[in-house]
Amino acid sequence: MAPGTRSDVFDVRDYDLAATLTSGQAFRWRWDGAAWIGIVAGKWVGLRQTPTGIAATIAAGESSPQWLMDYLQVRVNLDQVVATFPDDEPMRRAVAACRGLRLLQQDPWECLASFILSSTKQIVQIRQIVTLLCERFGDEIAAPQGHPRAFSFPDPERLAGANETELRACKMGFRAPYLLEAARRVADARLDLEKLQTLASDQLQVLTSRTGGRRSAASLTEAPVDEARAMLMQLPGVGRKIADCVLLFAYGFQSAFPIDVWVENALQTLYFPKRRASRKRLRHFSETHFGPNAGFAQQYLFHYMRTVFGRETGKG
DNA sequence: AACCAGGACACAA
DNA sequence: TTGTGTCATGGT
Repeated sequence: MAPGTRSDVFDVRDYDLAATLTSGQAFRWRWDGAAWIGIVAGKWVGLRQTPTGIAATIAAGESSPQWLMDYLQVRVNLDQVVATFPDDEPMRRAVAACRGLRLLQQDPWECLASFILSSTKQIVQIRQIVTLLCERFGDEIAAPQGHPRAFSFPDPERLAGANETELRACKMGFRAPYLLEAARRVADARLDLEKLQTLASDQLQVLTSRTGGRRSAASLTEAPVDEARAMLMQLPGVGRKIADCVLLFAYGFQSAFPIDVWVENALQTLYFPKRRASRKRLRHFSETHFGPNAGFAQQYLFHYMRTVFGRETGKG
C-alpha cells in the first residue's frame, strides 16, 4: 500500500467493477494497470476487484468511507433487483451477458454537467472532454505518491465564472453555452439541485407507502419524478434523455429510462423485430414493461448492446 | 474517407 | 406527432 493511504474492503457479491465503471454512466474512471483510479466526492480513489468484493484505497485520515459505499451502492442486493426484471428472452440474455453490472449514485452536478457534454459524442470523447475540463478548471487533489496529478470536477461557481471560449477549448463545441448556462443557474440557485434530492425522497415515499408520503396538494397530480424531470429540462441543452440520465445516475429515480441511440436500437431490434415501432410506442413500452427497476434494466440493455450484441450478430 | 456518436432545438409537413 | 437540418469534434 502506498504511503499516506488507507485501505478498506467492501464485502459485496455480484459486482462487476470493470463493467460498472466503463458502462457510460460515469466518465472519469481509468485503469492504471493495477486498479481503477477515480475521483469521488472530491477525493482520490483506487478500486480493485477481490474474490469477496471491492478493495478501496483512499487517502489516509479519511473517516470511514460511507461516501464511497454510497457512490458504489454496495448495499444494493443485485439479485433482488434483477428479480424484478421482466422474464423475457432479451432481458435474460442481457442479464446473462452483463452479470454484476451495477448503477452508481453520482454527484448531481458532475452528472448533469457530464451528460450535457455527452450529446452526440462517443464515450471515449466524453471522457476526453471531461478530463480537459477538470484539468483546466478543477482543483488539484492529493494523489498517492507515484500516481499522476488528480483534479476535482469543477464546481458550478467556478464554471459560471468561465467564458464560452475557454470552455470550447476543452473540445466541447456547441455544448459550451449549454454547460455555461447550467453552471450559472446552479450557482445562483435558479436551479436547486438539492430540491431534486428531496423529490427523490418523496418518490421513495410514494413507492413504499399508500398515502403518497408528504406530497403537497399542489403536486398531487404530478409524480415527484416528473416534477424533477421538468426542472432539469428547463435548462437549455437538456432534453428528456439527458434529464433521465441525471435522474437515474445521480438521484436514483428507478423509473427514469434514458433512451439514447443504443437503447432505442435495443428496444426496436430485441422487442419489435418484425416491424418498426414509433418513438412514442417505444417510450410507452419502456414505461410499462420493465417494472419498478426499469432504469436498471435499461443499463443492462445499453451495456449488452454495446459490448455483446454487436459481436453476436456480426453487424456491430 | 464516409459515417456515427448515451441529443437538443427550431422548423417543416 | 414525426422527419430534417444544424450545431462541433474526433474515433472507427
